[in-house]
Amino acid sequence: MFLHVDLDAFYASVEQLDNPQLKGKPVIIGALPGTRRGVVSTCSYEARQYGVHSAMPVEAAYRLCPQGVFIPPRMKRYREKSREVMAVFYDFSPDVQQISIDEAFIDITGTERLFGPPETTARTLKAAVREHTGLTVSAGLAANRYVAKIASGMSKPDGFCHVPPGDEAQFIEQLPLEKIWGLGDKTRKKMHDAGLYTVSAVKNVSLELLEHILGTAGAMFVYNAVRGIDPGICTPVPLSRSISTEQTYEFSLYDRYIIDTALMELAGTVMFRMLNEGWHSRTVCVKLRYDDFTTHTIQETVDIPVATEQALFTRASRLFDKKYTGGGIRLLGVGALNLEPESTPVQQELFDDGNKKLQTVERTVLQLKNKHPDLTITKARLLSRPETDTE
DNA sequence: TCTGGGGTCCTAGGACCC
DNA sequence: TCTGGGGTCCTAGGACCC
Repeated sequence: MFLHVDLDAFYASVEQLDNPQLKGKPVIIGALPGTRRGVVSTCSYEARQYGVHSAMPVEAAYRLCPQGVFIPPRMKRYREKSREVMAVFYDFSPDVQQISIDEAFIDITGTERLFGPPETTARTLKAAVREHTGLTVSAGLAANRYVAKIASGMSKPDGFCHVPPGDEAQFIEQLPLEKIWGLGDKTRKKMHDAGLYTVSAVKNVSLELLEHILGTAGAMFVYNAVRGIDPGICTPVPLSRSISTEQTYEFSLYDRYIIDTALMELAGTVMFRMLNEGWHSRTVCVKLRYDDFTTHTIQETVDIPVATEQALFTRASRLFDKKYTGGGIRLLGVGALNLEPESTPVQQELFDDGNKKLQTVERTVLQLKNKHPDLTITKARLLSRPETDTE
């Protein structure tokens, strides 16, 4: 049996917990009103009553709910709180699979002797989370992860939904297509275009026809999902890893020097994480989004992993040049793909052209940053930009 | 409502090799 | 000569999720 547990309006709830005056008020986490190009990250249930929701531009949220309390995210605090919650989960099972900052799957198979029947375990766990962290969760209980995941979303907030073994198909059948996890706007539109509007309609269609509409992988996914069979969306071990960062600018970028400065900053962020987490990468990626929202990416794989911030920046800048066709840029991103553990043996450069020295400098700075988190060490060129705390 | 940021996975095509 | 099939790696874009 699997539990899927999901924290209710997580960021907003943490703010209300840390500042009890916010309890019962519409709390909106995201960019502050007046910020161009900012969106809502999470909002409290009080704010949802005004029609505010995640991913909505903050300006729209402000129009709907001007009395709302707008708060920029404090990711460090949320991560801390997330760890507390996960620790409670581990009290119930060694098999906890965290899938985002605010949700996890917990395999509670064979824990009856300790905690009683699964339903009782679920309720005990909900109470334990509340007692130890002050937060409420919604839980879904089912014989597979996929159904548990959908079940947890059924009775938010502070909800619990149990789908007994054998009832999976029946449970899924009565849901609107919007509730099918993994089936987004674009795919739903394709289904509609094919005349399919309900789960049972989709079930009546052959796998071959689905393949025609969605392609092989998509068809297989939907075919299983609508039958309550786990389509295997949550692979326990991810096949690849990447680290990336991106930034939407309030005012679009045109100037080449400013663009390079921005790329340098992004490269710094990515390299900092890569070194800290002990990864290597041979593939660098640059993302650019123009004013008209068209988005392009360009990536390049090399034989020798990128070892320094400087090298990452140089590659990023070159890739940018290759792709850029002129015009205003609202977003820039830099990423490292196909990450491998640092210990993976790699082809070494035959001659040291100053890289070693640079690497030493950068690693020293990294150690300083880690030792003194409050200390800001940065390139002079990046000085004018304020520090931000975003995910 | 002019649309964030960090991720993963899939697809289709191309290069290259045997 | 106008051409097979399998396999791997890489690339760009797109869909989706929280």
